[in-house]
Parts: sequence; structure tokens; C-alpha cells
Amino acid sequence: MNSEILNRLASIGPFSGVSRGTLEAVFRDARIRRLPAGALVAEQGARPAFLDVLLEGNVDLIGKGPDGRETVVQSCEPMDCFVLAAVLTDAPSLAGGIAVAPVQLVSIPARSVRDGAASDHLLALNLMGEQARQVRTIVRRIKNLNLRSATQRLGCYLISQYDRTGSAAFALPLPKRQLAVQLGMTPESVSRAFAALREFGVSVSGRTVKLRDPDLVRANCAPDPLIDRDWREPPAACGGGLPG
Amino acid sequence: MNSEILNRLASIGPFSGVSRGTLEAVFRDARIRRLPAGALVAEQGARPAFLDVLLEGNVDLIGKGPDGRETVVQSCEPMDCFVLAAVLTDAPSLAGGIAVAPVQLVSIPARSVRDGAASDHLLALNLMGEQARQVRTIVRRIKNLNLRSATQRLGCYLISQYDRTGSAAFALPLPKRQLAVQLGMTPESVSRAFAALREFGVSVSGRTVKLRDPDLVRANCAPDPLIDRDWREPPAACGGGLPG
DNA sequence: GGGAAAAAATGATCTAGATCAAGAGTCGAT
DNA sequence: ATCGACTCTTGATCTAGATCATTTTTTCCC
Repeated sequence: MNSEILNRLASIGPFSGVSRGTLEAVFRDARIRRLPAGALVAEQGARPAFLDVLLEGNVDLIGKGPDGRETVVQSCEPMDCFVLAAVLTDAPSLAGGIAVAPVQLVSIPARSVRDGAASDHLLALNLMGEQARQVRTIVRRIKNLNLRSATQRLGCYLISQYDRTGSAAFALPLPKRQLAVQLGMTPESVSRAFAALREFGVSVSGRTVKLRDPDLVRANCAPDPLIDRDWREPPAACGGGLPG
Repeated sequence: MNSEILNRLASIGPFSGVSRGTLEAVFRDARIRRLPAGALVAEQGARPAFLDVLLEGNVDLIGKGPDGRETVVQSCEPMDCFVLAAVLTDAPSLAGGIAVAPVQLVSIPARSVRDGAASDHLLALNLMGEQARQVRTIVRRIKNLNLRSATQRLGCYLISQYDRTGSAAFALPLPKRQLAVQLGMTPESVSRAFAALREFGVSVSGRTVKLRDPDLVRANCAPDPLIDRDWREPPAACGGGLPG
């Protein structure tokens, strides 16, 4: 566990501001794991022995039913941690984790995390906030899936990329296959949704997307900050740099 | 705020074991509210001024999209608290609350809750656990909705009632209209699902349900502890009263 | 560059459940 | 009991998106 990784860990939500002593105790028995794409990162149904923090790659959390059907609960990006809820409650995981790209992750013994929260007030507060944000992320996903059509979902995703990059032409950060997972639909439906968006000035070529008229897309896809915005940062105080 | 209510509050997950002093500070400005069925209990989109704990009645948390569509995120029972995630992160509510029966609830200023968590380690730990359980409840709901058919959902619900009451003939604790909401379908679909379950020995008359052969229902509805069981209690140590 | 293999687009069907539209109980109040 | 207002049931369509099948495009490896 080198210090560069330790610094990265110390900077994410759950650990930010936590005392050196607590961090050392929590990370003492942590281990780095590297797994190839397709590997099972976490198993559904078992009480998790480790809290995993993703350093590189992507992981999908997939819930399986008794009859084999599957549903993606969440897809994780670098610096997300997963199975946190199961670790904190010491209960069986409701979903398994699959690496969709080669991953590097830190595995922290569940015990260490729980002990750390029990002995360090700030860590407990951070984890509380992390779980609260997690609840909100899932609720936003539910609203996205239930309140919008497939085309609207894709359109809003493109708009959010446009807003993030500030450019009307950008590359998708994900292969389309993964995009489909994230948007809760089949790859075929993603294709059709792209086709439907052509009408609104959206063109795709390979992984490059161009929005001829972002406002036209916006007008037709019902974007909504309560669904699309991550609110991780404090609610933008109106008038960023303005006085009183 | 009489002491009987205060005792009930002190016994629920988030507040259990918390010192008298902290509880007094947190509840100092709390108020009891009573609202008729149909009333708006919490508004979507606003930063919640209060954390609400439901004492009596039922509340549905409903997310609305920009174009008017709605989806039920959760339905709350007595002693549940809602909008907790928004209170803790001081962010706009993602869902509104509607009273589906006359409700009595305690409204605790959001500020008091956050201050309490910041100053009392045990309260922070409790709230962390509460949020973790909340995450799991929502994930179980997602799995229930995505991994099972409408008929299976109803069947599993009936099985869980059978297990709770220990009797093959019991009364539904909810009007069918609300049952539909809880199971994520329309009232019409509930009717049809009941009709489909007749084949498996399920008979309904008014609010009374009889299971002629619970195992037959079980065999056809794919029950799954990872979906149906609430795991609020610690994982049942195998062999409850047995030695060794 | 050529050619296998994966990813994507397109087309044709299928399906669970929603929606729309009547009937049939059920209940409470007078 | 009678009315009227619910809730529930049942039936007839509709639809978004999944699924299955085929072609086209990209990727990438020697």
C-alpha cells in the first residue's frame, strides 16, 4: 500500500479529513487487487469480507434473481466504493460485482471499516453522508428509468456530457455496450435511440457525438436537475463570485 | 411533545441508545403534525426544513418527472422516517410525500438533526446504519420490480404475510389500492395477479386471503430471502435456541 | 493490408403490463 | 331497503421495449 494510493484514498468522500491515526488503522490490512475484465469482484449473497474502493476500471453491480434473471443496480466508476451498505450492516450482499474493464481496487477488511466508524466520529459522519448520497443516487436512477423513455434517457445523458465538457462535439467515455447498461436498456435500444435523436440534430460516428443544436435536444428530452444532477457539490450558491 | 411519544421516538433505530441530553437537544423544536389522507406531507424539489418521523398512517414517497409522470419510490409505515437522505446532505428532496391515510407525524428541524449527528458520535453511527438499511431496502425493491413478474411479486408478498402471521388465512393489512402501489403495479394488475394465483390455491374474499397450499405458491413465485427478507435483525444465528 | 471476430445497426416479431372502458359487488348514511 | 359513491373485477386494446435474426461496420492482430 504505497503512499500515493493512500493519498488518493484519503481524498475521497468517506475518508476526507479523517485523522492520520484512524486512516492507518483502517488501511492497515488493506490490499490491492487487480482483476481482468469479466472477473467476479464481489459475490452476491455472502456477507462481504471487504469494502472495495475502485481505483481503475469499471464495475457493474448486478442483482440476480432465483430464476436467473439479472438487473444492474449500479455501475461504478473509479473512486466509488461498493457493497458499503452490506459492510456497514454486516449483512449479505444484495448484488454481485462484475469487472467490465480491467480493474484495480483496494480491499479493506469490513471489520476495519466498522471498527473505524465506531471509534472515529468524523469517519462515522463521512460514512453517513456517503450512504445518504448513495440513497439519492439510486433514487435518481429509479426516476430516470421510470419517468423517461429510452430516447429521453439517452438524450439527457448526452446533454449532461455536453454540459460537462462544454463542447458540442465529444467522445463517449464508455463503449456503447456499457452505455446501454448504465441507461438501463439493451444495446439495440441504444442504437434505436440514437437513430431517433438524429431528428434533433444528433449525429454519431464511432464513439464521437455531435450535437448540432443542444437546445433542441434539451427541449425534447425533459432534462431535470433532480434526476440528472449529482448534487455532490453543495447547491451552487447563486451568483458564485458576486458580493452580498 | 409528551413523554410517551418521546419514548417511542427514542426506541427507533436512529435514536436507540442515544443519550438523554442529545435527544433533548434534537427534539427540542420538534412538532407534532396531523394531516388528512391525501395531504402533501413533503414537497419535492425543496430542501427539507424538517425530518419527518411517521407515527400513524401511511405515506407514499412519489417522484415526479418534468412531464408529469410519477413513480413511487417507497411507501412508509409507522416509525419510518423519510427524506432523511435529503436532510443529512442538505439537498433538495428527490420525491414528495403524500399521506394515503390520515397521518400523525413528528417534524424535527433538519438543522437539529444535522447538529445532533455532528456532536453525538452514537447518533451519527445510528444514522449511518439507518441510511445503509435504506440503501438495501431500495435495492431490494429494485430487484423485486425488475426480476419478478407481477404475479410472482404478489405471491411472494402473500407468502411473507403467511410467514409473519403464521396462519394460512389472514387479512391484508392494506387496501388493495395501496397494495398495488407497494408492489409497483396498477390495481387492475393486482386483480389479475390474484386471479392467476387461484391456480395455486389462493382465494380472496374482500380483504381476507386463504392459502390452501402455501408451498405450491412458494414453488411458483420464486421467493428469495435476498429480496423478501428485511434483515433488520442480525442474520438469524442458525438454531435459535439450540446449544453448540 | 487482409480477414477473423467483436460491436453496432437495422429489421421483424413478441410480450408484460398499462391504459381505456364497462360491469359488479360492497359499504355507509339516511 | 335505496341510493350513490367507492372499490374491485373483468374484458379489449395499445405500446414501449425486449428478443431474435441478419447485415454492416469497426477493431485489431498477424
